[in-house]
Amino acid sequence: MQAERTDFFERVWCIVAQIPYGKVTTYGHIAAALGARRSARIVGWALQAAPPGLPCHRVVNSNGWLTGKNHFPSPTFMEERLRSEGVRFIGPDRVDLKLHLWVPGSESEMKR
DNA sequence: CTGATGACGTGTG
DNA sequence: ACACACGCCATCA
Repeated sequence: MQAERTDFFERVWCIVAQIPYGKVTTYGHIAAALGARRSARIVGWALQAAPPGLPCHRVVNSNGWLTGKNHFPSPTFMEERLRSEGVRFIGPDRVDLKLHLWVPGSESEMKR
């Protein structure tokens, strides 16, 4: 069944859905949380197929740049949304990761 | 099945 | 430190 693809995507959605308010995370950290640090790009695919309601605007690249804003209904929606959450911007499309970087697994106990 | 693409990351020159 | 290139995994044509 084609639901198989949702399996991997669902992992990403689950992580993104766990991002707390006013926080952001990076593709690499999500991929690392999934155990596929090299699949950071696949994380972006999951967001592309991500259903509405998912805070995908809280996901940025390691540089803190809103690389995916181009894929939003409005290129400014992402920036406005993050600012609305109190996220500090250090550039036109760059968020302060050191102030809002959230790591997946912090909330989840995970194995180990 | 093969080729090309992609909302990234890391390494090397 | 900066610029360029490759790799990685999954999806689409």
